[in-house]
Amino acid sequence: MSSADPRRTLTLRDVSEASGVSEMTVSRVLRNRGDVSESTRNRVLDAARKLGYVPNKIAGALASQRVNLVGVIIPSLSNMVFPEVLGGISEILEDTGLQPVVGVTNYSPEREEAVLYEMLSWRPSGVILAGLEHTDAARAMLAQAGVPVVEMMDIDGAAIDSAVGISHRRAGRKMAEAIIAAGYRKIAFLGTMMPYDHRAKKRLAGFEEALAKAGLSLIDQEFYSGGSALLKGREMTAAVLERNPDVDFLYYSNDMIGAGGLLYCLAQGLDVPGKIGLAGFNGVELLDGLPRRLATMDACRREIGRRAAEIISGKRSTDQGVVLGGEVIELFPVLQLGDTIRVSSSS
Amino acid sequence: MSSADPRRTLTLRDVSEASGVSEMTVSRVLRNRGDVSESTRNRVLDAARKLGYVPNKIAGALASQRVNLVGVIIPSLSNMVFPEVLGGISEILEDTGLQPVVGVTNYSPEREEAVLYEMLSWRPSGVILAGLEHTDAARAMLAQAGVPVVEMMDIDGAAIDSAVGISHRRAGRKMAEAIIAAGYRKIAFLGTMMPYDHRAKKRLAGFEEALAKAGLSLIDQEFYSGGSALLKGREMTAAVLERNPDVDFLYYSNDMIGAGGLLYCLAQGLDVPGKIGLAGFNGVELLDGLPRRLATMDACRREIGRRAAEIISGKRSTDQGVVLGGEVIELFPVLQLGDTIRVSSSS
DNA sequence: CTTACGACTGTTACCGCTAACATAGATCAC
DNA sequence: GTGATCTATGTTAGCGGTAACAGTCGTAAG
Repeated sequence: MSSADPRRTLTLRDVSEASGVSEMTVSRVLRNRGDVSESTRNRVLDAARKLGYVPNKIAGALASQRVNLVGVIIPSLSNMVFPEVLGGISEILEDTGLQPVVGVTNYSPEREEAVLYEMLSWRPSGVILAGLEHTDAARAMLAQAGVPVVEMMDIDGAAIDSAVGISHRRAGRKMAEAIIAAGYRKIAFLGTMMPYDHRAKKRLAGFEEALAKAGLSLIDQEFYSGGSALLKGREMTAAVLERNPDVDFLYYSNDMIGAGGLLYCLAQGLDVPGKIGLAGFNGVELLDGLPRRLATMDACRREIGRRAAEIISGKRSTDQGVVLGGEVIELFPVLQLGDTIRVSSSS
Repeated sequence: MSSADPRRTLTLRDVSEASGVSEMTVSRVLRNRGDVSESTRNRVLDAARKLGYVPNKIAGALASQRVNLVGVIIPSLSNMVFPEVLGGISEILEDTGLQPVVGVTNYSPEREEAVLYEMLSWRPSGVILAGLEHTDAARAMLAQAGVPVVEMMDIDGAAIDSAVGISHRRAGRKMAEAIIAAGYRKIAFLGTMMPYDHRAKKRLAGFEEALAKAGLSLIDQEFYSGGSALLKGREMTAAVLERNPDVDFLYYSNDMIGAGGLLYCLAQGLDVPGKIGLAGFNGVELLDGLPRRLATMDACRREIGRRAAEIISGKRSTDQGVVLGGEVIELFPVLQLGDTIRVSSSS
């Protein structure tokens, strides 16, 4: 029928011609906005379906100045914690018409800045990112963007707009207190070497703070980067035990290396938690399948995602272009003793 | 200075006024296109930086009819295999100016269709999705889209355009052959219940096919869904062993449940691989940290992502609007016997 | 019968940017 | 000196939709 190139991509005009109404009416039907008679609606819908028309959101967004995208920027996909946060975000966004768009930074501030720039250039309705530490340029962009911004996972610091997370400093402190209360005294820390894992750093700071208050300090530390975390956990644990045969507690910066350490200790026939205790961080699902439950602290990952998404979807910039003030939500991680911290102390 | 609302979002015009040249020249500078004198360039760049201008890609894309986005649609983020594929995709796309946009379907064909529709409405330069099975509507959209489409992970079936992956049927067959050759005879299968995990289904089909050829058949099957895969692996293994104390091989549909099963068998003091053998699928990094290496088959995940991205970035629709024909790339997974299949058979 | 109003559809003017073409000097060969 | 060729910049006309407003009927109210 139509003499045009059949492979050219369709526009509203094609649907409008096919159904004999104006483009505007087609637009209204497709967006369910405004009054359109039942018969017209059906005619348009039929034509659109028959042609296989897919609306062009680029044009739509430009004209309406509205974009249903939310930028989500996270450091990594490969450690199970961020996918879970994403799950929480998606869950809430699902019935708001908003759509998350994910960017990954690999823990690099420069990449974060680049990803953010790219995202803002699509004029999203909001931005969610991990952590409070960003380059100056990134902070400036976020402050200028004119859309709600949520920094998540961490609240130990100053937020640009809103923030949802836990205090990692406090988490580290709590864990240290529990360990000390259980009577452990020769404590080592095993963690990632990544210079930009600020949250792990804060946990360690809080941990050492609590140790100091009890007159203790770490007797050893071991760091890694890259590779299979489970394997690294084994290797680091072996190294620490060799250097310090009398160590009585191993605090890991994440559950994965903690799990590796646990498997190693069990294989060595060590008395866990009697002679040596272990603890990780995050509360990952994987721990459920281990021979023994590793002590950990749930990081409220899903809940953090949910709250962040709620803030984004709830916030509205007013007609004045002013965005309502940000809020900071602190969540409290629960300490799970598991089977790797002995129950009552001698002292 | 400028009397306009300072919170209004900036446009090219703002930069143009601030630097005293036309919008077109600013546009040229910001995109590095066309000849612009060094002095003008610097003036514009300065102004843009000072104002904190972020280009509006929505307008740019509409005007230029070019979008630097590639839609990537995967079933899940929570099992480590797709993040790795994404890694391969990003690696290649990084220096092409193309940007992946990820959508997750949770193994639901309807969600896949919805996610695809949403993505196509942003007119991406290409689409990468997992598997060959899609709703009719989804296939129609992809065929109509006028951009390169790559279906990845699987090649047992008909591709819409291009495809990169392995033959899961063959993978299952190979594993069965190796198991039979090692002398195991009472073989059970443990896997996911998801009705839409077509690839696991194909592996099982190939597996049973090879068993049949050897005059064997599965003596038991066990399925699960949801929860911690590691834990499910333990539980399913316990169930199978209880029902069939004489089973001598456990074939798992993925490494995670396989790992759980392995931990369980070791904890029970079973003779692995002497009395009972185990195998998984995927070749996930986590296996490196286990007390014993689980037999598995590497699914070429990163390589699949790379190849898919290469196809997308290399392909160009000609001026005729015709897209060059699709290609199908088969990759061959490597069988890794590990420590859970005994080396030489008695027969 | 007129006025008013609601239901439905169309017209117009952009959204912010870029392709394509136009223009103004400057340089250059002959 | 004249036209050809560059280089550097500006002008115009959309890209494919949508907001806002402007009709056009048919009908209820006065």
